[in-house]
Amino acid sequence: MATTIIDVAKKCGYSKATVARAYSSPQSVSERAREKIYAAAKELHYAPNAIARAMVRQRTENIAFIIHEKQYPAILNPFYSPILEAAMQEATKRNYSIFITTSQDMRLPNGEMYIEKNMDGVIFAGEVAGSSIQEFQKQNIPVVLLNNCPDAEEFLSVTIDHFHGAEIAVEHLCDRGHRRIGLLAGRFSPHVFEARLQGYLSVLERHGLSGDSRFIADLDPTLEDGERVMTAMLDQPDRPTAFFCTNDTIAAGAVKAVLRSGLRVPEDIAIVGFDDSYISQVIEPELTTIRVDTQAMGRLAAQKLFDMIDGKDVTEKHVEIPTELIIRSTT
Amino acid sequence: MATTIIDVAKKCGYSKATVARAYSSPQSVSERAREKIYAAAKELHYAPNAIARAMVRQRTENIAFIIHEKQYPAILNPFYSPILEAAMQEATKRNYSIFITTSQDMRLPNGEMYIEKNMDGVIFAGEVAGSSIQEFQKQNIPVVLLNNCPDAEEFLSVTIDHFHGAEIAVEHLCDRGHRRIGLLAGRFSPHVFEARLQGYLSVLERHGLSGDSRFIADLDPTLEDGERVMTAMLDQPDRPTAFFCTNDTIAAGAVKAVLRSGLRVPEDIAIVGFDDSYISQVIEPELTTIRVDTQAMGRLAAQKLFDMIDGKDVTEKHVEIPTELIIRSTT
DNA sequence: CTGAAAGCGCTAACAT
DNA sequence: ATGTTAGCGCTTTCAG
Repeated sequence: MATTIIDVAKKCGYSKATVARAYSSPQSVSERAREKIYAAAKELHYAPNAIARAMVRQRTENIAFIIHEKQYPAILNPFYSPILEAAMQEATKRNYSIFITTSQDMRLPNGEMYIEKNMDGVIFAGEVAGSSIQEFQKQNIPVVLLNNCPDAEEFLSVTIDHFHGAEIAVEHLCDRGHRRIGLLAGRFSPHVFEARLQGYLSVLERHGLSGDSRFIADLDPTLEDGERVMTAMLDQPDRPTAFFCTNDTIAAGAVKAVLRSGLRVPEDIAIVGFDDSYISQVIEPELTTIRVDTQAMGRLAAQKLFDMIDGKDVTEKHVEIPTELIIRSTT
Repeated sequence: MATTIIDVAKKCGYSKATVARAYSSPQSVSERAREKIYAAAKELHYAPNAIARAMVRQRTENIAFIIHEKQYPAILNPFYSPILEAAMQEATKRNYSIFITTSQDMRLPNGEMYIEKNMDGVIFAGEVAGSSIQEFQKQNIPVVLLNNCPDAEEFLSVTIDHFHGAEIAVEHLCDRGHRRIGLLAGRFSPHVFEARLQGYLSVLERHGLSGDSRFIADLDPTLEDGERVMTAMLDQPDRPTAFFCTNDTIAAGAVKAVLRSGLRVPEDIAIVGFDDSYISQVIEPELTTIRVDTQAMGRLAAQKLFDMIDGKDVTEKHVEIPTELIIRSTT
């Protein structure tokens, strides 16, 4: 049906081996031959068949980026989007393609779709079931964990300094003179949740402030929940003058709630977010937040994965991405 | 290296043909055989090799979703994200995987990566060079165009009723009593740009209003440009009382500009967006906008593509997605 | 229901 | 520099 290397070989008079070489290692073929071959190929609309190549090379030059279903919809997620984007760029550089899926997609009735598809490697973003990782290990497929802290040391991982990020956020609020500081903590994975909470508490303690449990809430990391919870907080007579929200989406919801109730940000209520996602600049006033270098996260995760695929031994198994305070207008 | 069908065959005592059948058509194998085979497979961590399968079936069960580079960063784009998400879901249902790329990625130095990778089909989102489409046609790879109006009738396409969407947006502003209505028109593809502009103009004309060219601007469809242009508009003494922005991102920028200048939305300046993207609910006040059923767009594009891949003849070649006014708080 | 055998299109030795 | 050949792992007739 489609034209193959044999058609081209016949047409140009060279053997199929030479035609193959003209594509995979052009310099090992005489210029004359190359020209003839490319001409014939063009005429026949020939394009090398990646499947056949993958078959013999035992490499697809495809990797998978798997986002935990909780983060659904995967692609819309303002935190993971830029990470994915960076990983894509890195992949493109290497002539690799990226499959994107949620961990839910993987559990198809008839089994391990992504294993069947013979990925050369996999990036897991967010939480993953240990069993999923093992599936890949069993097939000797390299895995990199992104924003996920496995118990085992064996996996490569790229993580964030959640604790310190939370610290500088709350520290900043203290610097601004706030003494009553609330927390809107998104229910991320236990590890992330806990690290950000501890960062918050440690700063309060350092400043001799007490965390009032009435002003510490855990919630879904959504706009709606941020708004809902903040609205409730606002009703309390002795409410805090500032809130640390553990991501920008929650913070945006919180800002909405404050503005709607007729109060001002930051004059009446100051707010700090986390992630420095796109959202932080969409809203007015713009959000003070904790920047995470998501670009670097995506890039590093991809680079580590490619290093493993290439059989290099990766020295630095665990990278922790630093965080940085970005002061805008909500504090 | 990896375990193959032969290893399993040896272990369970059946031939490799039977093992293959146990996976591709389980009902044609005795239950007894199936059990033995699956047990052996499990023990050996066997997973069918998709490459080998694709090789003989001449199908990869992969499709590509290609976004025009102008929309970069592809995945972050609040308009295309939900479309992609819907297409992904549809693909997952069919056991297909989706590759995501920008049209820029395709132009690799050494050529047509996505053709080499043997996609079963391709969805082009946004503008595409006609030549890119032809490349795929030559390889007999089905193509669906999304939000793109090709001159040729031959391609399947899923588009939006831009004209009518613009009409109902501006009509709504007229209903609210506005007589001076400005336009912030994003530089999308010429077709989209023109259709939304004409929709705007037609309503003005119908109401006996004149479009003042000073208040009709074309700009990059970004937050920054929306803010910048609106700020300039606000300086004019006889400025409009309402603006139609041709997407939500521009509208969000415009809202920021208005609020920053100390004016109120919608009391001083009313604003309507377009797309009903995520952004419209992030900002306060929430954005009145034109909803496009992006869910349907993604789903239909994928379905049409699969119909072509399956060799069905697609009756309805061109689908136009309707638009709907969503009234929130900026008007 | 099961087995034998012929490829799918390409690459990678090994020859020439 | 070019040709020959033996597979890569699986599906799919065709027999039995």
